[in-house]
Amino acid sequence: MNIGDVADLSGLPAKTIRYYEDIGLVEPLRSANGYRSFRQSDVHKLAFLGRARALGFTIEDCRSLLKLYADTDRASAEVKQIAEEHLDRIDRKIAELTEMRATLSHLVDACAGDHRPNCPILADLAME
Amino acid sequence: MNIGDVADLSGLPAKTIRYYEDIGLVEPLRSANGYRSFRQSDVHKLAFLGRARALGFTIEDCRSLLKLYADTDRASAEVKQIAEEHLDRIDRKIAELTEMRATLSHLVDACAGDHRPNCPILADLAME
DNA sequence: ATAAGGGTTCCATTCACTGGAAGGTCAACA
DNA sequence: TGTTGACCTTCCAGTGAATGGAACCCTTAT
Repeated sequence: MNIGDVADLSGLPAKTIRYYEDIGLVEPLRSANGYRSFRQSDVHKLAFLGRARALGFTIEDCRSLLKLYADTDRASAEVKQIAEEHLDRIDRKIAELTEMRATLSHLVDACAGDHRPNCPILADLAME
Repeated sequence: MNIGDVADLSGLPAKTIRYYEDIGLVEPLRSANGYRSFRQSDVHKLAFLGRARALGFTIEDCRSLLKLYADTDRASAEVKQIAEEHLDRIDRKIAELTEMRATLSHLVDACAGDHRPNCPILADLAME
């Protein structure tokens, strides 16, 4: 299969698939004409990557997850640890954003948003 | 004032302050020895930037906010619009993360996390 | 004289792509 | 057979917002 078909099947842009080969996440074969030739297993791997990335795992997480997936002797504890660390990252990020949101929405509510220059948002940023 | 003092006062790393000068957010004077010489107004501006960045505004937002702050004829509506757009970005990001979190936490709960290879997390990623 | 602790510039790296240029390959159609 | 258009290839540069490091200059104290 050529890269365009794989892009359609996996939902990943061709550019991204080439990038994933670059950094060693997939190793498609090559046809005589130099085109990448993807096996069914490559397509499967790329779909796996797409879903892992959609869950926010980093590329390095994905690399580890793929390795664990390929290792039938893995301990599920290893997978779970990666996922739990990622869950923590997400929770911290949500907490950070939620705090920003609270402050910001408070300021937005306080701002008249009309033609006059007086503005509590700027006042807060300037610590006036 | 030298950059180190300003870094201490504003809470921004010296590297970041140099970067902000690079991209035209501040324009400190220079002493005879070539050192940056920060006025009170520069320090104030940098503190403003630090707070705006802490609220998650982009650098370009910060540039606009600084311009509005300097313009005593501004309409508060302009400030409010920037803040509201940012609030939307934050809300979208929180929604995205919350959805990731839900899926991921579901998978983590389903995973035994022991020495056995069976793993619902990998199974889900592989769409098995 | 020299050492410590400032400061300076410039270049490379981060993360995960994405855009674009320049060019090779292939299938279909006139 | 020629050519068009849709593929494919590689390589280089840019994104955002810094951060790390090298190599070097300035100031002050010992």
